[in-house]
Amino acid sequence: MSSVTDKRDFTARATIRNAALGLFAERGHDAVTVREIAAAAGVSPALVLHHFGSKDGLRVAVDAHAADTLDAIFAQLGGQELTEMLASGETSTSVAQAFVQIFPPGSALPAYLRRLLLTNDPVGAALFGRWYATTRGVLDAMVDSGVAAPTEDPAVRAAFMLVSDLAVILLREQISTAIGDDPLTPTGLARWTKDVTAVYTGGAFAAPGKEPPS
Amino acid sequence: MSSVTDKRDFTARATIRNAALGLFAERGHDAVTVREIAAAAGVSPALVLHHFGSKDGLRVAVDAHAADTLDAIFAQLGGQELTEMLASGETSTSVAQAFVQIFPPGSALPAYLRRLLLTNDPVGAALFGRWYATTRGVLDAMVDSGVAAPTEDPAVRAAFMLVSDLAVILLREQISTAIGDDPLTPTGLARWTKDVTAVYTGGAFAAPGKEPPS
DNA sequence: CACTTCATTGAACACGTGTTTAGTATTTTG
DNA sequence: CAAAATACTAAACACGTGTTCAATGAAGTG
Repeated sequence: MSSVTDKRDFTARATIRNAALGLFAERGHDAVTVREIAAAAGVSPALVLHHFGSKDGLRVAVDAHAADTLDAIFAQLGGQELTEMLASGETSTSVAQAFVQIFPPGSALPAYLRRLLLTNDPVGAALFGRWYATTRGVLDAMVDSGVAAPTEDPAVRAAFMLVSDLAVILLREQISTAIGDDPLTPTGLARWTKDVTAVYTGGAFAAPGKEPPS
Repeated sequence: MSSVTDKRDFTARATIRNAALGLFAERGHDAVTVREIAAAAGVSPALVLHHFGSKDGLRVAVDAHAADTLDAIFAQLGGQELTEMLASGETSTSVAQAFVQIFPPGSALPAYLRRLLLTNDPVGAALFGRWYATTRGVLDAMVDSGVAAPTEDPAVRAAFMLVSDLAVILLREQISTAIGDDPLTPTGLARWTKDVTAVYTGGAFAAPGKEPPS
């Protein structure tokens, strides 16, 4: 259908865009020069500007491409698999899980998502807005079908769930060193999901009235 | 203004450091020029280099100062109030709550913390490491005293709790627009804590084969 | 073929950057 | 007070940056 994840695009334009995606994700937009992007793509610096107008134009193109790809991933959670999830009672659908299943291990998209959300640029805000709406809808449906417990403040609950999920991607490196496993690998995610699911289903604190720790 | 957040330091050095902290937090290190920092501090650009040697030296100084201030805040959660928390069962201890209680509304430190954690900065990594160790210790103590339920994988549980807490700061703006309240204000945090506490104590999803809690 | 369009490049330009330098006020100190 | 050290500044420098420009080759088009 959509060639969002299509890696078979070998045009110079796509090569430059992918090179920029990797460098931007790794070091940030400002720390990467046009000459570096051109070298990584194997072209001349002038060609980068020829295809994208300016460095900021390239940034916009990379943003759009990344947002499309990321949206395509998230759509699998909110749309297609929602009915299956509700039917089977499987509640372990997460953005992190989609990342692990779909992306190759060395993909730069998790890091780029981090940059999108770190900088307050409108692309990241729009991305989050769409994902939040989807999360909210899924949770409402789960409450209606009795899979999830109702809550007085569904807006907060949906935001909390989405945010806790995204944090796995945002703090991937820190989590890796803390627990000794990369949560964006199958083994690491399995460890992570197991315990998090336990909290989501049964809570973590025994006696009611106690509060969450640091 | 606590001891670490002492604003009574009116030396040019501190003024420059604070100006740099605000600008770095808002726009990132690379996007801020020495001339802008000097203008914000009301001094000449050369004085910035005179006091800190280089722009990177200034960055190191700002990092150290921010890390000290943030550590002082976190220390209040893990150290001093741990016994009180276990004894009284009261306190809702979270990093976000400490921020709201201690910092003035316009403080740049939340945004700077976000930059520290999301840019693979070694200072941010060290900060996270210390906070993780503290969180782990608190949770272990809570399990020992029966306040928290035991878990097979305490490393993951501690990481999940810390990360979910930090996510409030990392995604502050996105959460604000999603739920219509800034979670780093007293009112917004109250909403947030109420629902999150419900999840932590009773869970949010029905376990397979069980009925959702009411 | 002639002609246009597009992809691509090396070289240069204009500008902003961090930094240096030399010098002046201001404070400290013996 | 004299001298040394420090706080501070204006101006300039060296360099890397994004960008432009003219030119060359390739590919389609009538």
